Amino acid sequence: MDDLDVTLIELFHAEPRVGALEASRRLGVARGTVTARLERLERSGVISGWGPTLDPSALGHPVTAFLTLEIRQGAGHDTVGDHLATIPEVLEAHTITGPGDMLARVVARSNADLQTVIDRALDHPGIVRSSTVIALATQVPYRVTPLLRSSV
Amino acid sequence: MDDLDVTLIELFHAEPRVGALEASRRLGVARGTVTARLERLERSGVISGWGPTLDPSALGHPVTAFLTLEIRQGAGHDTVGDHLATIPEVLEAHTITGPGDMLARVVARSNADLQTVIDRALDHPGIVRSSTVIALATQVPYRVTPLLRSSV
DNA sequence: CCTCCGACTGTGCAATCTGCTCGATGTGTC
DNA sequence: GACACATCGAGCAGATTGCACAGTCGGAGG
Repeated sequence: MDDLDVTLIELFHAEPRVGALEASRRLGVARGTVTARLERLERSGVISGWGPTLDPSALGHPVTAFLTLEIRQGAGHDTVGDHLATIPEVLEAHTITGPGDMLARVVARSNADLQTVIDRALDHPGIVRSSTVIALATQVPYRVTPLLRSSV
Repeated sequence: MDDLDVTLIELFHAEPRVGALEASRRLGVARGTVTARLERLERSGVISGWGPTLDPSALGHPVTAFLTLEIRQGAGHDTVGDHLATIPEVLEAHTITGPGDMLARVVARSNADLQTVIDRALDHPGIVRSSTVIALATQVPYRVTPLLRSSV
């Protein structure tokens, strides 16, 4: 990860449509270099994919909420995780520090729909308690780019 | 969002490298249709970008934590949000329900580094209290694709 | 029932880009 | 000084893109 890598990623982040040739022109390096750098960045896992970024809001799910789940002693986190994975509205779920807890991000079509989603998420014997917070606004939208510079 | 849109997105999600021509072959539609659909999906915001997906872990920040911040009455969320936005390690931040609270996702190089990041994040007069949970494992990695089918 | 319109198809073409290869140059390491 | 490695600049065949055009089809509206 040197400066060229960062600049390269920033360029593709800003204008994903540019190809290797155009990128090489912008950065003043050879096309082969761009190709090689990208290939290396992908192999090392820094770039994990080029797929389209999807917006749940535009998909009709504008409501975001975070569930904190308390797991019953003895019940594996994995079984709860598997259960959560079957629910499309669960966008991610993590095990977190604390008394056997998990944190899950869910989306829903509306507040009414959120209730349904939560009910479905909590429908597992391993979950003994839960609390929900609803995201009202997004102050900092998800981003990783600023981290690049501090990773050089 | 009909079935073709979903299939199209799923294809590009699975194999981002395929072009419009290859995609049209796979799906058995005309190339122009693929182009038109993608253009429409981007215009409608469902597809918000094609940029490279970055992995904070591979960038040297394998530790993820969630901060819950309690904001002082009268202090705007926005000033706190602006403050958080200046910290590269803050990947996202939301206003949430509850007594004037915010939820932020941060990453760090190590647990020791996390302390530094948290200190920096909390260094704002509008923040009166905070709690931190560390993500130990990821049961459900971030995903949106499953939501597609239920959005048709 | 007929007409219009939008979406899709299939085709063609010029311009462009990609994947691949080659030899040459430059730099840091042992 | 020899060597490994990254980069450069160039070339080439093959594939893809952007664009245009005419024909087909099904639904909406008169």
